[in-house]
Amino acid sequence: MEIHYKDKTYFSGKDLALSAVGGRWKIAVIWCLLQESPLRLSEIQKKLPQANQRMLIRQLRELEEDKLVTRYVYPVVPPKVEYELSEIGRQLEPVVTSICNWGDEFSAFVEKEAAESSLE
Amino acid sequence: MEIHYKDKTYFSGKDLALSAVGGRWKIAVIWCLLQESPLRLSEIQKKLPQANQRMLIRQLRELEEDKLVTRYVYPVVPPKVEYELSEIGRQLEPVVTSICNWGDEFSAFVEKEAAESSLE
DNA sequence: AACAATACTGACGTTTTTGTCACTATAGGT
DNA sequence: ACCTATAGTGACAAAAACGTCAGTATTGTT
Repeated sequence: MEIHYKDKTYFSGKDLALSAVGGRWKIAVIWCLLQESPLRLSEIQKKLPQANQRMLIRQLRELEEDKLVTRYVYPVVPPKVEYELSEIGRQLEPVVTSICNWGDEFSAFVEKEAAESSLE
Repeated sequence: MEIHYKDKTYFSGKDLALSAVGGRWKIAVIWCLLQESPLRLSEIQKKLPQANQRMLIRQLRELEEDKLVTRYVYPVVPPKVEYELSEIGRQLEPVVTSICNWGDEFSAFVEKEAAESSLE
């Protein structure tokens, strides 16, 4: 079952999923929005200080284009824009959770390895 | 809790996880090895025909370096090398499964969108 | 002596992704 | 008239990722 999306061809849901979610800050942004929503850009920046603003905006634009995130613009000054996960975006919760859980396991594993190798 | 691994600093297990699993073919390779194991390079190639050999080897090397995959070399001619998920590698099963599940949802969503927009 | 099969490596170029910097728009407050 | 805050954009540079191609090693078979 071939999937055609944005001029590309994917051969499985998994491939498509990875293309939608595989940007440097996308999982992090989704993680933020799963914890608290809606969020303004400036709030996301505070939660992800290692990411620069330009990148966050790019990732948010792509998530919006893929309809994982909805963008609400309030016509006020100074500008106010809020971001929220869509229905399909919210369904990423098990993905994010399982990554976090595994990451903690792997982190412990890595630290154990480091401790062991320093003994040698 | 900062994690130091391979000259980089990670600020959460999630970040570390993404660095270990975030290559073009890594999830695909892990998916193959979850389905059937051990596998030879040539078998992985058959399962992932869109990936070129060089890339598969690179991804396998990185997975091996991170100890998610174990490599077994048999001293025969022609060469025989088998790849298998390690303990920590096998624990990625929930990650891969949730990505596949979400991907199928998202794929259906995308197709529905495409069908609707063609009506307009 | 050439060929086959498998699992590679090295060099290189291209493409994609990421990061940096300077710049814009807006309306109210001073 | 200028400053403020927020949420951007455009142009470009740098780095990382990816892909292609040709070549290596091994030993048994033809």
